[in-house]
Amino acid sequence: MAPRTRKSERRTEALSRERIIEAAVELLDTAGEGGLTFRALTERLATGPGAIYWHVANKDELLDAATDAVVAAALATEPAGSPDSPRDALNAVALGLFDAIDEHPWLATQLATQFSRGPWKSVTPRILESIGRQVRALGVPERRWFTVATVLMHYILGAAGQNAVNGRAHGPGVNRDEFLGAVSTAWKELDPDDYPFTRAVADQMPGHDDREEFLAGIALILAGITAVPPPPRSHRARR
Amino acid sequence: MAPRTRKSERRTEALSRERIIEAAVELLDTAGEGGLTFRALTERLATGPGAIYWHVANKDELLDAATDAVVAAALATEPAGSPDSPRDALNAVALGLFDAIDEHPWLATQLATQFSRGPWKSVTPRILESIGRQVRALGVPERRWFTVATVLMHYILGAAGQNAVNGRAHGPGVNRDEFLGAVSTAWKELDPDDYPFTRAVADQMPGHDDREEFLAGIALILAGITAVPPPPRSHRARR
DNA sequence: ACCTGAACACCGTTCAAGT
DNA sequence: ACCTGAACACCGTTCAAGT
Repeated sequence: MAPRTRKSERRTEALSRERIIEAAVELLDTAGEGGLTFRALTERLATGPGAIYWHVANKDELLDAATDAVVAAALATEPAGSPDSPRDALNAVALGLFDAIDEHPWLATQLATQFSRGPWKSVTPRILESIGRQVRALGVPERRWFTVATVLMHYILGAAGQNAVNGRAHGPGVNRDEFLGAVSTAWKELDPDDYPFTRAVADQMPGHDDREEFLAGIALILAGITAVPPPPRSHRARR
Repeated sequence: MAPRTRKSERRTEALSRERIIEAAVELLDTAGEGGLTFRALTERLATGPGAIYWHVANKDELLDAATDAVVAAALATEPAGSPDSPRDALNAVALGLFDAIDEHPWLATQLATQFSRGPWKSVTPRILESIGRQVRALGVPERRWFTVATVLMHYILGAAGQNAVNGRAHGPGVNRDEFLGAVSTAWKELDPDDYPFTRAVADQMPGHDDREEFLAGIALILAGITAVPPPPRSHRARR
């Protein structure tokens, strides 16, 4: 609501890559992905496009940098808490990303496209490392590290992105519950022959808590880890 | 290589929504996401922009339609095979999506953005239904259908998207193995203190088969399903 | 070294006009 | 009903020129 920088204000700080990235994040947060343009950026920073291009190669690099900055901040806040168990630590990492994507919905699309742009640059190792450390701490055999960390990463980013969509108002005056209710209703109107599963699931969807559901997915994956550890020997007479 | 339609050719078929979507998919396949423009489309269809807008609301709707068409085709090809076990059927669905995204790399980004656009329209129920039917067939309790199907969906789409990135040549004359090798090398140059896990994983990454690794992730998730059947009641004496 | 701002090529979309 | 194509507003990017 409170305008931070107005066009008439004189720029006090010198232009820098950091300030440009900061302004880019603000624009993305307030105006969405379409809101980040070089015109809006020049106005906010009280400068010309040429000045921005001196600090940043192009728009793609700026988007990558904005994404990386937000993800880095989200992952940096977690080690402050108590170490607890690896499970708790993993949940903390996951919820950190969950909240970051919830606060910055453009992150979801951006992470997906960044995976395909600077293929495995900066942000991917960052996320993989945070998740992977807990995977290692959980005692997963090294041979499975990549698979487990990858499954967790894709689920976390995908589910968090979906949640962020649900959280945003779609149309004026539409809140989260109304939105989920509308989706549920739409699903129940699908063809019973073509969509029996989706219709059945539509009933239980709007009811549950989002974070709880999110963590349930992680718990499910972790259950798979502990269930299959050394499959070769040990006949394990359960049931 | 062989140009299907040249500018001088007279358009024989009448313009239709289907032909426009078809041309859009071809452009996306050959020229990537940036290759789909209304100018390229008008040239290929030998018409003007106004004609396209008569059949399609705007570019977003066209992208949604192209995505939906390709996904529908990918999911339609699987029931032809043998029913086998639900596990095999689920693998078939997953590989169908895997291959579709591999053939049409723009699908990965497009699916991510479509999740946030027409929030849960057309393509999401389609994918969820195909996966969900096998989840149901696997005997998962109904209360968990949503969680399990969601975990599977996000993993499948995320991992397939990542694979598609790896498959495309990045730069001239760079093939898949060279690319993965380069990523592995880049990871091993990361700071040992900040990225121990990622460095450790870099070694095993370029070695494995992609489809095998992809299916290993699904097997991991399925292991979780069968391991945690009914946790609600039962006093859970753990720790 | 850092910034300005006009200019360029290109894009999605509109719309009066045709058939 | 369906199509044409000029026109509009806007975008990312460049670059000669300033300090």
